[in-house]
Amino acid sequence: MSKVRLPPIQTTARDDAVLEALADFVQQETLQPGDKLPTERILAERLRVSRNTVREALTRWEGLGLVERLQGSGTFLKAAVSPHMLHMPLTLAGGNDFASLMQTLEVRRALEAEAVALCAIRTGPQELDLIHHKLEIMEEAFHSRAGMSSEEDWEFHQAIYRASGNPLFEQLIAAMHEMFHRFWEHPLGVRDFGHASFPYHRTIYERIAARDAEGARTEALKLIATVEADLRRGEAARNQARQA
Amino acid sequence: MSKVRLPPIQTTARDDAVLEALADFVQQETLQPGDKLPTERILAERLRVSRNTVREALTRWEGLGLVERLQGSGTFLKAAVSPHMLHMPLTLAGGNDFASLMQTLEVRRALEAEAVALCAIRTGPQELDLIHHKLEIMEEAFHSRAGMSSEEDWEFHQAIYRASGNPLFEQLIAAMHEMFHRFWEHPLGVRDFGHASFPYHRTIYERIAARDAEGARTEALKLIATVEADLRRGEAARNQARQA
DNA sequence: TGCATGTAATTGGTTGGACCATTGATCCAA
DNA sequence: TTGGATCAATGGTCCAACCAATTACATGCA
Repeated sequence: MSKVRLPPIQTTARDDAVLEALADFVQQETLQPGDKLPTERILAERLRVSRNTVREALTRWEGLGLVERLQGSGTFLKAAVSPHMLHMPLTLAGGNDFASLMQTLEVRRALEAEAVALCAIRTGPQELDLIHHKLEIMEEAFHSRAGMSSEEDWEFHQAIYRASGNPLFEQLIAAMHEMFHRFWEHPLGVRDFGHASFPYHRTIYERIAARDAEGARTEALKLIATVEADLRRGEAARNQARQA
Repeated sequence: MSKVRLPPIQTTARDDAVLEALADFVQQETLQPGDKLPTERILAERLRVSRNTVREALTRWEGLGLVERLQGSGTFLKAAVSPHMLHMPLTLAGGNDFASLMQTLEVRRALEAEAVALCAIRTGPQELDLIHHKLEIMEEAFHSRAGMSSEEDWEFHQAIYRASGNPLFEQLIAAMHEMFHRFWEHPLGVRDFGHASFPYHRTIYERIAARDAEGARTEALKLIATVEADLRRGEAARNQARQA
């Protein structure tokens, strides 16, 4: 038995081929996120494959978040796609308990501190303006609605991640955020959550604007610390209620 | 126009429902990675859906790396699946190998530093022994094979992540590691890669053993810095070669 | 008996065609 | 102009058959 690995023959890989062809097509047409791509029926005809095969390929892209399918309207590009893209599926065991949230928060602390520091180093003037804009929106929402500004809060942070120059940070923290919120939608006790973190948004922005990476990192750590304290406070209250 | 967000009605979500049912099934049967799951035809019959729908659902799981399909033999579980799991595909814009690697490295710097610090705080004596053991294996491999100790190196780091008390770190960095290696299999020029990082493994261990979280973090940052330098060196050499 | 070979059953992969559900555009009437 | 009805386009589902790879089994030869 020789150990030569003869032609790793490509017997069947129809949908892989379809995806490859589609990636090429997207690049040739220079399609941007949000653009609509051809109908499944048209793709099937053009590529000389069954519509079902096209659907399996698109399903894979949909699962990877590269594409969004809207019944009745069409299929739309959701993220930039290049032929040589790397996909790294990440599965996080999401528990709905205190421990899981603390774990996600630990990861977020690591990522947020680094992202903020990188942002302070790399961000350009227009990105800085955007961050400032998001900050003011958030502060206004905070004052007018007395503390409930989670959506605006999130957009502020996202603007920072985007300005960090590394898209991985945004993707990763978005995952953390989603897991966090799946828990948070059912308000489990902590009132005024995020209230304590409010002032640090502005200090973070100021350190970034001053190009002070380490200062920004320090402020980000303070912010995470307040969230962590909120979380512990909620857990303690829940334990106490359980004993009563 | 009121801004109430009415129920995001769930009109059709057949394949989502299929995946949910499948996740439940996997958990009830306590299927482990490697186990075979029911035939597509059987699933279709049991769930009262078309085989086609089952396939679309499985295709999504396959894309996320949760499942492996082998024509002729069956579909096999590839990773642990629990109903409330978060599957997050990360997409890294390929094309420029160097830039992608640097991005993963930035994330790794953030995570590694935090994991090492947490490890210094939380690790128990037996976990510490394991880390020490892995360290010695790595050092011996390094000396006997003159620098090629990537596998043992990785196991050393893994032992640290496990001792950090937060499984998220291991999962995240494992994903980074895999992506890193996908590039590295094609040796792109840098000889003695990882050579410079060698001494810091022991210093990291020493700081952990001394329960010195900040010291451990500092040493971890030094280690990542050497890897980064190696990377830059390789890139510079490649650019120079291109110009010649 | 033991092993090889061929045959059948199993299982994922593909096809073509039909119909349903949602969306958006178009047209018509009040 | 506006409101509603109609219709075409498009993704979602279903069915039934067949292809391709794998596995299990039977058959037969040494």
